[in-house]
Amino acid sequence: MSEHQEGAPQRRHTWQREAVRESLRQRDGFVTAQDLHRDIADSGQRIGLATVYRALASLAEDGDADTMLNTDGEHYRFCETEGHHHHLVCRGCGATEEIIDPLVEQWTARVAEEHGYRDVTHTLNIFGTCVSCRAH
Amino acid sequence: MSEHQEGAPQRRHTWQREAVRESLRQRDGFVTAQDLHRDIADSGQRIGLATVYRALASLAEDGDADTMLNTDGEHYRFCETEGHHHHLVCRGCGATEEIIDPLVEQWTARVAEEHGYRDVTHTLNIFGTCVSCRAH
DNA sequence: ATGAATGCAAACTCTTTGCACATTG
DNA sequence: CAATGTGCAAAGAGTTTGCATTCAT
Repeated sequence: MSEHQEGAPQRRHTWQREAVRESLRQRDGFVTAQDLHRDIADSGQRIGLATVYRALASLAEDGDADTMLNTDGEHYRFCETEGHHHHLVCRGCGATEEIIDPLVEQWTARVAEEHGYRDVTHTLNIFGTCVSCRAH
Repeated sequence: MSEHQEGAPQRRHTWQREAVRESLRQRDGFVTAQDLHRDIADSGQRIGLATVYRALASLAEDGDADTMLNTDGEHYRFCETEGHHHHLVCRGCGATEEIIDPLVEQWTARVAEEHGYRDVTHTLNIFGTCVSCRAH
């Protein structure tokens, strides 16, 4: 049941990790490590790019960030929701809605079972254009 | 309605393209350009890696191959089904079932609409362990 | 003090591209 | 023969890693 700390290594508290967590939180949608690195640099703090990568990886590992793989790299988003969920992402502004719905879960489980598959997981992302992006 | 040839450039017929198409067809699941390049080389034909990348890209563009983005690169699979569909992939052997089901389509459309999103698309992949892989 | 985190640069992996040459239609 | 495809090697892009140094505990 507990998906969080398995062998959860105790993270040390550094201003770098905090800066990454904060700048991630302040961004609405999915962003890359490089995006955040720029954000943090722009805010006047000097931080290594590798550190941002490492911080994001640990956030994701701890369940504090969602990830989405894209052609141009891994994208992260501050995690609002605990547990399994999906995203509805605006192609225009990148805004993101977290979707929780037992229907898909049941559906994927059923489909997999019908084919004799076990230990089923899935990835799902929905993309569209949000209301305000259509206003333009 | 026609998703195939938009401005479909007429492809020239070369043995390289044919080799890529064939080796892709002979593979059950999703494979990378490098995988195919090795397959083709192993079969005794000499072909440039870049050519394999280009051939796969055009196959996907023409709707003759499905693609799946993964941490270790883009994966391709020979396309059996026309039109929109999803995949149930075995984590063990890589075997793939093509899934067509209006339910998910309706579901994603509904979810997106409820949030005011338009021009909706989605990506979905299901992973599990198939029967024969569980036998071991 | 002690070991984990940082920063930097080098290394890596996957993919794309420029360009001379070969091939197709 | 005109134009597209190929091959190679170099360049790109994103991410990871080795290692000396800094810093949290």
